[in-house]
Amino acid sequence: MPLDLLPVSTAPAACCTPATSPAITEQDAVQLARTLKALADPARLRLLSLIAAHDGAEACVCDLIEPVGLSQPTVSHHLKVLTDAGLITRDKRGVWAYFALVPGALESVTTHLGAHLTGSAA
Amino acid sequence: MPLDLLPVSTAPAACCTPATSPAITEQDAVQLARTLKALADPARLRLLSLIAAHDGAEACVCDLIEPVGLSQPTVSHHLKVLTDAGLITRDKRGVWAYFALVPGALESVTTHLGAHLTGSAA
DNA sequence: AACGGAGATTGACGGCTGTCGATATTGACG
DNA sequence: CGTCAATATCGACAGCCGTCAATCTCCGTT
Repeated sequence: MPLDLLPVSTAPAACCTPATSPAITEQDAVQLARTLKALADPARLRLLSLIAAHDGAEACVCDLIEPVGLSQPTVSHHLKVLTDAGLITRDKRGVWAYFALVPGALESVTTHLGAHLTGSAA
Repeated sequence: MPLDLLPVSTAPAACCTPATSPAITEQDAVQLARTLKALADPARLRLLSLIAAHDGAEACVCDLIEPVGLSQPTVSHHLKVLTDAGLITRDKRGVWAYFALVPGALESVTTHLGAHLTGSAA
């Protein structure tokens, strides 16, 4: 078959150009998604915001239950999710449990987001 | 009861101090969580990253199916979620559908995150 | 007009998630 | 040591989510 009779010219210009720069790895995507899942809930965002709004970025559970308007077990559950995600820390002093923001945790998330998801290739 | 005999010293110092600065509103939390939910999935993060890795931050669906390793309907579903969240746009040219990053959409997310969730109060 | 391919939609299903009430645990106090 | 208050844990339930196979729609080609 002659080369100049290949059906290349009739094909409407291949759409598939693999990529110009490497994408995020499967592993990194899973890890980043894990943290984002912890953030992707209105109640948890409010909890984080409430903690951040307190002196020293630290708050006791009893400060949080009433503003978010959820039951105590539910608030405790959300705080555990945030703690497991490494976004806040738990410090039990006597009867009360104090939760504080982990410095830089949120910046780390936004940094990773920007590192992989900006349209750097013009 | 004399003031100096108040049970202040024995009580472990009230834990409940409401807040020093306002927290995120319920409405803003719901909206931000909506966008974060769209981001909080490994497959969607990879799709966004793949689109960003292409020339012009634009990619055809056929460029995306094989790298993410999911079925075509599933990829189509994820792209719809990202589109509905305002993170990418769809542009059908002929038979192919091209998806492109919405400029500034991701920055908006990180900005809102930082605005409400940084421990500004020392 | 019929064919073929790209991609969207539908329907179904298993698993995860947010929520609560009830209960267990833990530390302070009398 | 018994009681009380603050949190955590458990069990259950409804609803959402990610995934796929099957099907539909639309457009370009023959």
